[in-house]
Amino acid sequence: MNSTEPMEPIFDHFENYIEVSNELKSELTKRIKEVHFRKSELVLDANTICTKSYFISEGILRTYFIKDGLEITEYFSASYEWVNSPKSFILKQKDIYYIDAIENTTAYCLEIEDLMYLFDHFPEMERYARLSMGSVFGHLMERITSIRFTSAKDKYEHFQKTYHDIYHRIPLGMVASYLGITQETLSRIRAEK
Amino acid sequence: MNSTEPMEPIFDHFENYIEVSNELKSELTKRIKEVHFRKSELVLDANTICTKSYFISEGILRTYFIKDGLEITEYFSASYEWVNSPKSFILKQKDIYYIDAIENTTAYCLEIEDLMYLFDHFPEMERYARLSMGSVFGHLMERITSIRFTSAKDKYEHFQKTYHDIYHRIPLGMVASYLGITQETLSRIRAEK
DNA sequence: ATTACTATTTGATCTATGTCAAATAATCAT
DNA sequence: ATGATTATTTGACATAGATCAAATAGTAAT
Repeated sequence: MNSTEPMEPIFDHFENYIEVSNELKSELTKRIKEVHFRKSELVLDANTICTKSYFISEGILRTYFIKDGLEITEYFSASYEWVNSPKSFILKQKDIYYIDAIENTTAYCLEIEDLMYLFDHFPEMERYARLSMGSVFGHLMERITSIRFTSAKDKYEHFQKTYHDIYHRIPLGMVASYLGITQETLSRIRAEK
Repeated sequence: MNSTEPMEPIFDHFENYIEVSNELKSELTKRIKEVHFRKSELVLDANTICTKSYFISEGILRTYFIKDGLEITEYFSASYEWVNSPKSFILKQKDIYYIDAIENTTAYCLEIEDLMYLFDHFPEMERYARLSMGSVFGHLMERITSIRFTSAKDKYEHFQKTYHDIYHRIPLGMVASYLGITQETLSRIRAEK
């Protein structure tokens, strides 16, 4: 079996946090399968419990919710990151978040049951989850600071840094709602540079 | 030995996420010790690596950083929560956050080395950490939403909900910097109700 | 108790950003 | 390609909240 090659980016990702044994690799390979989404395709419906986690290899997904009839972007996710609806996924309950594809996207899908199996049989997976959540935690704290005390322009610059590989591929309206400013303001900020 | 009683709130906290064996209880009891801080006392200096995590049993701690010479509150922590400087604690490096006591505070202190020992010998501790971080994660996401799209008044109301047990014990200036609004605005909001 | 210091309130402006509206520009479907 | 949606830009105006300044109120130290 030579099909482990596409799994390399996932293994690399894990190896930022833990050592990945061959046994774990083979379990991961067995349980993770490739999926594709086309641009605009819905990945997760908010009226649904999120039972899958996706590791993106190509493309961009957007997590958003609806407020007063408008789509508000919670965050964007790009290559080599896991995406799911965190509370829904962990607590097996519905949450407000939709996920869709901003571009045609290739990802690796892991079901919650399989993840639970891995947690139960590979304690290092628990450690991986704890450590990787720690780094996400740091990003959230940074983002909170960036939102609280900065002008619309500074927010946009922070966004460009955070998403420097992909920011130019994201429609203006989605960026504006992510930043909590209006499209018009964002458009003017872009224009003046 | 009958001194395990004051540890009960900690055990209860853990039992929200995992089962706590007697063996784990005795290890926790051995490794956690009670500490006290007086009002205004510095708990963590930003020029320092955070090596301790505190579980508060009484009082309020404040995590803040300095921006343009001003103290900006990152968050408040009250009874039955763990406090540390997350990135500093996990990555053993300096970060920007100070922690001090808003009131006289009693807490239980766990050193990072002891925590690491527990992670290594009790896989359920890894699971506890993963799950409890998950719920903190949810709060951060909520807070981000609350900051992005609401008026100063709504922010203050969200703050009151989040900290309903303690919000009235926190000085106005600290609340204002937590919310990212000026003291004057906050004062006016309070007045009009 | 009295003084000094710190925190909060109140008032008068000012400004960044929102809102509403309309004009372009870009993208999509036939 | 052509027309129909949809996204972005531009303009005029409104406003929440910031800033600056000064008056109270509250707290702590002698």
